[in-house]
Parts: sequence; structure tokens; C-alpha cells
Amino acid sequence: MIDDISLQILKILQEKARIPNVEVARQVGLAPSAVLERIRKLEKQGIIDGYEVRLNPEKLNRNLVAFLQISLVRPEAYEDVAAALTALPDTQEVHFVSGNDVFLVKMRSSCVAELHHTVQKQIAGLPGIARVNTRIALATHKESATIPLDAISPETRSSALF
Amino acid sequence: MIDDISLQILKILQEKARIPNVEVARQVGLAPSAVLERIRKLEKQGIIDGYEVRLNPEKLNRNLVAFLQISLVRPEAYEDVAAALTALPDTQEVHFVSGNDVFLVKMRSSCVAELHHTVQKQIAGLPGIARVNTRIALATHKESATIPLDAISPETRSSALF
DNA sequence: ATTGAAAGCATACGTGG
DNA sequence: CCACGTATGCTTTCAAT
Repeated sequence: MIDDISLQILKILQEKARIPNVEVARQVGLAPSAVLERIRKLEKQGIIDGYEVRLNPEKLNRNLVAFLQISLVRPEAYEDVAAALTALPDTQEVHFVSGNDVFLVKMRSSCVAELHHTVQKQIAGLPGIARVNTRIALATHKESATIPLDAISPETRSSALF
Repeated sequence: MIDDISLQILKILQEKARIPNVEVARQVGLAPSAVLERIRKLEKQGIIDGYEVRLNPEKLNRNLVAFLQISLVRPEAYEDVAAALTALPDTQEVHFVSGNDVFLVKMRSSCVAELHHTVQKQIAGLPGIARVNTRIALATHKESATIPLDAISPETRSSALF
């Protein structure tokens, strides 16, 4: 069961994870040690999965986002293809989506040449692959992994117990 | 210019952002104060964009991932549609992709009913929208925003200067 | 959940490479 | 320009309540 205070803590951390505990305590109106205990519990429950730094892709020369739709000739190739796609360093996401039985892959590369190389040399030749449909993001208006915590209903909270 | 040590610091923080400075210093073999100075510089350069907590979507009842492909009747609607999509709480990503002049939207919802509601009530009726093609992720094999720092070449490093 | 004490850590500054 | 060591003031952590 997650109460309002823990939810508030998650919300604070989701925006600024590297703020001191005392500051969180001040914002939620508890003693620092109480906040710490709650955070530890959230970590043990697996609700908090870890802490990450947000890096700027542009500054690190990774500003090309592309989506690949990959269809298979043989369904048996599924596991191997999924593993191969997952292993590529430029791969950020690999989903299997309904509709046309295809993988939807999000890649982040440094430039078109690198993307081309990856698609041609590392993906297109994988056994079992039928087609690779590459689409480049011309503009990105939003990109986050944030989970909206305002929308968490009471039922949801109790389901987060185990 | 990013050198190996700063790169190593980024790599450490990308996995565990909430570890003490001293620990980072120990791992890279510098004094804590030197590490701090480098981190501050990376922040000021905009390479480090912030710190986030990674929450577990399953524990918070947000385990349904869907991708929408949205095409427009009129190109003039572009800005308004982009803004409306971005504003929805379940929206995690909004890209404009090459190919068929469509938005590619990643949504994370609690259940099919909620997704349906969002698509029908908040999206399908927006002025200027032609079609909404919804595809649900049946399986997710990889999902991360991590930038592969091993692949950073010397040229890239110098381009990160400004 | 709080308090308070002890340990550990962040940070500024002075020094030197 | 960058790293180090040190001193000071915080923060974290734990035991007791």
C-alpha cells in the first residue's frame, strides 16, 4: 500500500533524484529518518528500481532517433532475433507489437551513416528476418520515461503491495 | 572535450546515480573533490541534464505500452496536435517520423480500457487528425534511455565541448 | 515517527603539479 | 588548467523512545 506521502516522495525523486534526504523531508513534512525508511522500503518493494543520471544525447552525439519495424519469415526465429536486437548498443527499446506480428525497435545513433551500417550489417542479415522498415524521427516533441503519479488511484496503490 | 575519466564517471552515474561522491572517487581513482569538480562541469556543460529515479511501471500499474501512428488531414494542424499529444499524462514519447508524415506516439497506460478511453476521447477527436493506428506491445524485450558510452569516439568527445 | 549522537560525506579553499 | 588534502558544516544512519 502506497500512501500520499510515499507518492509525494516518488514524485519529488522523479524530478530530482540527487537532492538530499533532508530536503525531501522538509518538502513532505516528515523527519529525515522517516523519509529514509520509506525510501528504503520502496526500494525493497521494487517500486523504486534504481537511480539514473539523465544525459543529453545531443552533447554526446546521439541525436538521431529511428524506429524500425521488423517482420519475420519464420516465427521460430523470434527469440534469436529479439536477443540480437537487444544486444545492439544503439538499441534503446525492443517491443513485439500486435497488428502485423513485428518487432518495433527504437534506436539512437550518432548519424545516418551509423544507423545505416547498423541496419544493414547487424540487423538485415539476421536469419529469419523478412523486412526492415526504417523510419527516422524528424522531430521529437516529448521523450520521457516518467510515470504519471497524479493518476495513481487507490486501487492501484494496494496492488503495488507485493 | 570529455576524457576517459569523465566518461567513466558518466558511466558509473548512469547505472547508479545515487551513490556517494566518495564512492565514485574511489572507483575512478581520484580525490572526491576532483570528482565533484568534474561533475559540476559536466552539469554546467549540459552533458548531465539531471538525476532521476527509475520507477517500476508494473508495481505502479502502468504496464501497458502502446504505440500510436497518427496521420493528419491538414498539415497546419501539426503544432496543435503535437502540443495536445504531449500534454496527455500517459504519453511518454511524441516523434514526427519520416515515411508517411505521421506522429509516432508511445503511451503507457494502466489497462486497455484506459488506453481506449485516451485514444477515443482525448486523441481521435482532435481537429486535423485523419487516422489513429494503435498497436499494443505484447512483449517488451528492452526498454532504456541509456546512452552507450563505450561507443563514444574521440571526435564525438570534442564535439561535446560547447 | 521522532530525537539525538556518532559516523560518514560534501564542499570550499589553499597548495602544488 | 587540474588534482590533492584538509577543515568545516551537513547529511545519513541507528538506537532508543
